[in-house]
Amino acid sequence: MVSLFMSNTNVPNFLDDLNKAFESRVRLGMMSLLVVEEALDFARLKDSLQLSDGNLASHMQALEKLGYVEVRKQFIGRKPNTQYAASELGRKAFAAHLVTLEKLIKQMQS
Amino acid sequence: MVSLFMSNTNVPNFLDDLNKAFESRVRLGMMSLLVVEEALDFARLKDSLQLSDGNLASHMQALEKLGYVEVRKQFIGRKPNTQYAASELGRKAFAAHLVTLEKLIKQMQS
DNA sequence: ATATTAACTTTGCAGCACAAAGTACTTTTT
DNA sequence: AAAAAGTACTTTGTGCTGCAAAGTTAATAT
Repeated sequence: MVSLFMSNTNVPNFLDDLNKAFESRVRLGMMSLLVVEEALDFARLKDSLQLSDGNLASHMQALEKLGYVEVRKQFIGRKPNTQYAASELGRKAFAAHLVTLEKLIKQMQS
Repeated sequence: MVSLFMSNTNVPNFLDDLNKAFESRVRLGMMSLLVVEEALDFARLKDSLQLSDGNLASHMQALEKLGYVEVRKQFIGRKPNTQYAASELGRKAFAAHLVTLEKLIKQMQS
């Protein structure tokens, strides 16, 4: 029989607050770059994160679908160029994720 | 053509230092509990982390195989009881993972 | 006309996560 | 003595994820 009123453990209940979108090393890296850099294009991200074209595209799509990233397509000179930027929602979600991680780390240290 | 001598970006090269073993929310939770609590049994972990028997067993096996967790089987009264504890290796690996996360967070804040 | 660049999409596969059911052994209940 | 329940798994099956490699589209340069 378990208590109905409180958890029987005082431990990491904020694990649930970690954002599944940022569990992937790749998407964590993408957001880390995007929240700092304001905007980055396909080639730069691919190079920075050492990703194949397809892998970059699909992970980025996941972030787009969540509304965490916005895409701008333009031409530079006459070449197509795709820019990715973190949305406000994305910045907030990512910040919240980092806060949760911080809590976890703090709890570990105490 | 890319430089042979240095990365063309000053960004999150320490993403590679994140430990794949702790990317899973479940294993992150397990280690968070085990480094604090010194030893926990099957039932307690299952309850704390809200896992099915099989899920707990298999994630724990993954940590065992890496040498991050040690298992002690005993009887309490006459009932079988399995205790899990973080090994020194596990503690160090987990600490290193948290340090890397901290670096990432710090870099985000600056 | 051919090759290159940019940014994908598609395909295919291997690995992972998870629930549910099955197993072996013991203890408790009836 | 028989049935039910507990402990700690293992097995099975299914669906999702991550990834590389190859194919695609459309423009541009040679």
